[in-house]
Amino acid sequence: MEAERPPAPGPGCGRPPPRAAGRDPAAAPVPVSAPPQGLPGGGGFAGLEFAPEPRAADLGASGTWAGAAGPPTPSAHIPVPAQRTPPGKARLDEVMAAAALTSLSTSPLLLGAPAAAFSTEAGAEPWKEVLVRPPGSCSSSSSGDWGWDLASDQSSPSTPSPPLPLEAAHFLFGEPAPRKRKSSAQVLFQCLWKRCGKVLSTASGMQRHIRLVHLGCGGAGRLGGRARRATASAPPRHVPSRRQAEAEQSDGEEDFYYTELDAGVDTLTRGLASLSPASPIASAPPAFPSLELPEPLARPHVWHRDHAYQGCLAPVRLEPPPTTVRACVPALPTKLGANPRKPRGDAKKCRKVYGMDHRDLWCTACRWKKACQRFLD
DNA sequence: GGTGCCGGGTA
DNA sequence: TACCCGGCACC
Repeated sequence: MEAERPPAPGPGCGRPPPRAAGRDPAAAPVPVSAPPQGLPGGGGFAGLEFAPEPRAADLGASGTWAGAAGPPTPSAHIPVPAQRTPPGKARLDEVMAAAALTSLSTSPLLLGAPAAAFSTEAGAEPWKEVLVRPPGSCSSSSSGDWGWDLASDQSSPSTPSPPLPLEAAHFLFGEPAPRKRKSSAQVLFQCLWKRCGKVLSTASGMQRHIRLVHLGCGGAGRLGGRARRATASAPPRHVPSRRQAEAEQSDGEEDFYYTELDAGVDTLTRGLASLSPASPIASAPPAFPSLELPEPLARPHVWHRDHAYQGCLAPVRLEPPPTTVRACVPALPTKLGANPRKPRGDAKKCRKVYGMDHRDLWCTACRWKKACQRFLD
């Protein structure tokens, strides 16, 4: 959480920049490189320090003059002096502005944009690095929401909410956007693990809970995830979860084992993705009859199952009237929600129509023993 | 027992 | 992702 704060003098990973001043000067006589500057804020990351330097070099090269005489003529160079003097605030403002602009123009790539934008700023390097850096390196201080927020955040389609400037700001300041959930309603997180159902008020807490208690691993969440999957019996059955978890290299896997109970609008809008069929969320709505469900939810019968075999989420679970299901134990919601299976349609299916001998005439779905696509019910 | 298709495995 | 199939619920 705090780790990303740029201003603080050894923020990086709490690693103090012991010889911040001494380290480079010796090696790099070129004052321009301004390594010392970046450092104070950047935290003495040996690795990180590479960033600024090459940059300076680059600049110099391109500028033709700067590079030539490494000596004290950096003044002409805009970026260099800038970071030199105002280590923090002023710089930030600039960065902010720039980033804001870029993010506006390229909103979809929230993460990419700012990163790119900063790349030109030698001074901003340190903390930028920190941001991007995977949890591993700095996880020490992190609680449950370390790096994932950035990396996974942008990768996860879960939040329909567009890249808000606000979020951008978070990002720029190095604050891990608070799980991109600024819902007005009270949010609770319920563990979906079999027979657990524990409810916590914070996502990070829940993640930790899952990691520690269910995935059975302190730091190596991934490992635990895999192992657990192997045991097949333990995890609740959410198709999406499994799939996605796999896709995401199990990073943030815990996400798939808990659900949010805020019953607020954004829970719904959060996208079907997060609406794992098993998720009791589906049953929550009764409390809010007036809720305007997003298209897909509102439509009672447009079943996605037709595409199920194609990898669509096919939250068949949506079909049953939401009112009946109780959000009790997340363990076996599949069973709870009305019939797990939909009634068989009357329509003749490929199999029947064409017969086994003409299997080649069947629709692919039928061939694959999936829900018939050709003769919909 | 035939059928439809879910869930999961394999390439 | 495409394809296949075990197995189960429905008829």
